[in-house]
Amino acid sequence: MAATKTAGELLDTAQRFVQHRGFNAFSYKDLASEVGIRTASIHYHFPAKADLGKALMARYRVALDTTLAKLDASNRSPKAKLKQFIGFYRATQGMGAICVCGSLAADLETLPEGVRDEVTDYIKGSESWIAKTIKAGVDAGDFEPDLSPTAVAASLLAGLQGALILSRARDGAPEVLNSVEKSFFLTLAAS
Amino acid sequence: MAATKTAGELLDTAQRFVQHRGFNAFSYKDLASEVGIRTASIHYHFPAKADLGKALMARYRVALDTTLAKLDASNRSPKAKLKQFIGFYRATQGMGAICVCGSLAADLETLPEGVRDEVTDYIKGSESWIAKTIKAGVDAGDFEPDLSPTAVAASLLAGLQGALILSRARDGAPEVLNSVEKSFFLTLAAS
DNA sequence: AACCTAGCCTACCTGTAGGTAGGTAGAGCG
DNA sequence: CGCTCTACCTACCTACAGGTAGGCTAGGTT
Repeated sequence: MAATKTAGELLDTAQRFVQHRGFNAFSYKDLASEVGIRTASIHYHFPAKADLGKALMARYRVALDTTLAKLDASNRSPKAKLKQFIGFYRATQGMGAICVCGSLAADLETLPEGVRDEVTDYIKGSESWIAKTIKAGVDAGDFEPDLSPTAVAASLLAGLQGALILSRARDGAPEVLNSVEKSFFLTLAAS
Repeated sequence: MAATKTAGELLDTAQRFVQHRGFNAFSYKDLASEVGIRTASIHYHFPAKADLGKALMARYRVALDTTLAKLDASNRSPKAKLKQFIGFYRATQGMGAICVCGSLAADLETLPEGVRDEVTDYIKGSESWIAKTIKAGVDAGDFEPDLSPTAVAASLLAGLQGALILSRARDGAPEVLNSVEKSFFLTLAAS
């Protein structure tokens, strides 16, 4: 993925910045001083900030696909898979960060063209994986939701993204995320 | 509140910007050209951008309190009140905007000191009103949730904030918010 | 008439944003 | 050995960020 080591470090650092400050609140200068090169050198790897954004989001999306594919490959139950999925968000929260996708979605109107589509794709990808997994649980008789899997999926993702954002503003306590998780599994009914 | 007409217009405009672009993605220049004065004149009303942020958030919080007090004064059922509360978010979504509080919470780490606390207060205020209203519904026998009202409240607020952010990135379709609402009332059980 | 204040202005400052131009040291290859 | 490519550099540019200093004007006060 990351063509070179430096490019990788730049993306790592940029990702951290996005998850903590937002796309518009970090500069090439911030990146440069963190990675240990000059701002001009960043342009060698990412000619414009838009390119950095696109690359970052693309990588993040691939990472999601990989992670979910691995999860699917495991022989866990749908419920266990969903718990693990929520666990990823818990890990993010633990770092006092928010989701890259959530951060960028909040800044959506200010994003360069190409980045927006990546954000949209990421959301759709997440939702459809959740919905698919819920469906599997329904087929297995594990769940009996009163709402369509698609609706429950959308609701979960919104809850997770919102939980990360809100919990950070409330001393970073994990209760919000826990509540979202519990209420999600209750909506699925039948354990 | 707004001492003068211009100050009010500045706050209105700033609020729109925050709800669409985020606190770091609009400048005094943007404000000035929208309101029809010079950037320097804005400093007369709000010496620093931090002051603008504080004033904006303070006003937004007062507006919330007023709105909720009015809602409480009406003789509606807890369920109707909650539906109306969610309706406010739907209205925001209809404008392709996100919640001021959600936007600022996403930019939290970059906010000037005083603004952060206002954001936190806003969240706590919203959550506690929701929880209080749920409790009233429980006492009235309208709801029988399996989770504590506090937990359900946190989950709803997270869902609402997340829904605004995500739905805008998905062509602004209202389904996400609808799903959050439905799943919320299901969690409350017993209609 | 002399003054004060509110509300705006012009003009300017410093710092930083993203980005460009062109150069250079070193690795790898023919 | 000379060439080329990668990955960085210095030096610079324009635009804009938030903010300051000080002046003008209109409407009251006294």
